[in-house]
Amino acid sequence: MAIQPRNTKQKEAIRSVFTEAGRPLSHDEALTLSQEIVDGLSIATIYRNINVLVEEKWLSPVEIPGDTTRYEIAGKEHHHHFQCNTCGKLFDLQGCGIEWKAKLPKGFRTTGHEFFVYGLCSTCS
Amino acid sequence: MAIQPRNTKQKEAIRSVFTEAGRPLSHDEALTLSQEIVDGLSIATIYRNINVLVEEKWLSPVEIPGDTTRYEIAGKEHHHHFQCNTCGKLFDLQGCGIEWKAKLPKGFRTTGHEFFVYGLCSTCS
DNA sequence: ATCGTTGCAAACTCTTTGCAGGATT
DNA sequence: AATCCTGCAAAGAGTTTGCAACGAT
Repeated sequence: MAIQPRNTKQKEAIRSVFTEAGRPLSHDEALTLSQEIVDGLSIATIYRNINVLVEEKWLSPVEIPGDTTRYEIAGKEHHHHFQCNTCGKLFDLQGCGIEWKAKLPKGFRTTGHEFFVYGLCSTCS
Repeated sequence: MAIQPRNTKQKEAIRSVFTEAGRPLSHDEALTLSQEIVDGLSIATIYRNINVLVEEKWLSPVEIPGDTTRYEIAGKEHHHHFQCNTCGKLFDLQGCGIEWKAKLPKGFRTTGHEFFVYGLCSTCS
């Protein structure tokens, strides 16, 4: 028989911080925000719940260069991200908005692309 | 007094694998290739020498999403990279070749961008 | 009462560092 | 001979896992 998930305050807190953040969060960001709701919530619980939420396709991992993976609510349409050089926070960019014409080496085939913009967010400007 | 660097066969082997690879290498790739030249060369020596070569600006780190940092010989002009979905190897793309027009949120400033193409290399096609 | 979930601590992986022996100058 | 560098093993950081206690059903 399939497991019967239970609603714990920790789980609920974790889902709510992603819903309210409006941007992708790291494990540490999710921990800090969740602990404001449930005191003593542990980092292991963050890792476990994020992994479950990714398997359930409620969250999607956002892998970025040179920094830990962020997670965002799944199901958004194709888009890219902006990272602030100062605070490190990740933000969504609207739409894809990219055209590229790089020459591939012979015999290479393309399946997708990723794009990141760097700069200063409005708070750090 | 500044330290007087010495030429060891390990250092020479590490520099040669980057010179001959023609693409950015991970620590593990550099280890495997270097051990074909100097038997028993240790992973600590790889880490130490890569760090030194980066400080000397002979190598540049190439940070990529969701995978360990690669290193390439420094001084190339602005370019981006292709990663093979199957073997994970990273390859250079010629020129930048990107135009983008994503809308930034209000008050955000841009300082740079990164771009990655994914697909299959000629060996894995 | 059952059994899914949590917090803690131990285990793992990746990277860095201390140290004694070995190699280069 | 002096001292830089290497290999080994231990130490750190980030992530996962085992386990006993807790808590939702």
